[in-house]
Amino acid sequence: MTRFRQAVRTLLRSEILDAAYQLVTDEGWAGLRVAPVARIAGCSRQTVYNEFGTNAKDAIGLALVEREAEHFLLGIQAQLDAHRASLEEAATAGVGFVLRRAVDNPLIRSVLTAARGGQDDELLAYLTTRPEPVFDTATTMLDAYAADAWPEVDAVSRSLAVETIVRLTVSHIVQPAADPEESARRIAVITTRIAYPGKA
Amino acid sequence: MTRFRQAVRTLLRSEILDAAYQLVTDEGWAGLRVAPVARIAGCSRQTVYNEFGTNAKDAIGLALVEREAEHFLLGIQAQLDAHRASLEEAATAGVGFVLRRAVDNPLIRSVLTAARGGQDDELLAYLTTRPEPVFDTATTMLDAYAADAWPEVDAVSRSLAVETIVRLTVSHIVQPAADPEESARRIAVITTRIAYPGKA
DNA sequence: CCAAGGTGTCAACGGCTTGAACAGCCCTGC
DNA sequence: GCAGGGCTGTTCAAGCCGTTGACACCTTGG
Repeated sequence: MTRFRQAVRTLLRSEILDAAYQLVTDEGWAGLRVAPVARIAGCSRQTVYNEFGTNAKDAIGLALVEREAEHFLLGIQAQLDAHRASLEEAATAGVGFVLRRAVDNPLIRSVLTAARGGQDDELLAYLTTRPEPVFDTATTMLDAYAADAWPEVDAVSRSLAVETIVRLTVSHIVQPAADPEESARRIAVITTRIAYPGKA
Repeated sequence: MTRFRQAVRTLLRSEILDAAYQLVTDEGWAGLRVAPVARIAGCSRQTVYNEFGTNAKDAIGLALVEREAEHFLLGIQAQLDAHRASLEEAATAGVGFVLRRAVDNPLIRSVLTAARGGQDDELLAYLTTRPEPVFDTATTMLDAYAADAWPEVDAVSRSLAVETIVRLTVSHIVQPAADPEESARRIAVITTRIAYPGKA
């Protein structure tokens, strides 16, 4: 109810996710247990279930991915703000930022390597077969940003461009091409052509 | 009991003290009311009393001063670490750091100006007539540090030097001389002579 | 003199954490 | 094959703690 209570809830979620993040990057998602998460977070096991409900492990995985995505989105916004004048430059900077950070992001590394080795692809699914959480957040933010920064692009073209840049970027995270910078430039060209169809 | 619970208590105290700090620097200690503190801290008035007990206002004032002192002590330690080789240089750096920061520290400024104007010297008393909380913390920390860094100074000389440097520094905070750097050098000389009585 | 506002306290309420216990499941090792 | 152990998901009672509203008391200013 009060702001302090909300702060406590936020703190609790944060502590639990921090603990889960650490355990996932150390030992992989498959080896994650609820009890160690609670121990490292400094609360009881039941508190984790109270906060994340039944199937706490899945909810933690989703929250982990969402938080990481939100983290990326903050960085992307900074990149876009620095290249607001040109859509293509902004796209290059934003995608380049994501691809560069993705290769040394502990969580993504852990998920990718684990999935390549065995069948531990539960978290990877949020980037492949069940990417709605990430896609929705990213497209919503980017669409709002694009509508504000490049109003000359009509709604349909904007929607097409945003969906394309999100899907291509995620694709390159999961299956990286040789050079992140080159990939970013290519994605930016594609996005720009979709946004400005007349500008042959 | 659990680490999370402790974190919640710490957070609560922190929020309350932040709110009080803001109100004191804005409107002075005399105008401080418990209700606004609770409102800004984001909790109920009763919670403030639960946390700080009867005479909550006094307890908050003490906690405010102690936290500020602790903040200074952290900075002092960094200065000492950077000049561990020479007691005089370390003393100059430490005292200089304190005197420089003191003149633009919002809390100290607010307390000093309010006390010079009216009779609102309740907080100032922690630096003048009732300085035990600050003195005790500072002397304890400095004595331990000195025993570790300059073991060649005997216990009696060390105790004398630590007490002197603390008292003189606080005196210069309340009643600043012309130049903080010059004051620091003078205090350092005095302290060094007390610590090494033979080294005429 | 009294109205207003701040203080310190209390009891009831409710949310939330905790610890304990239990059934179901999976895996390991005998 | 099977017994044992570890983990999961769930429930329950107990207790802590913040919140709320009310109250008596004091100080202050019109």
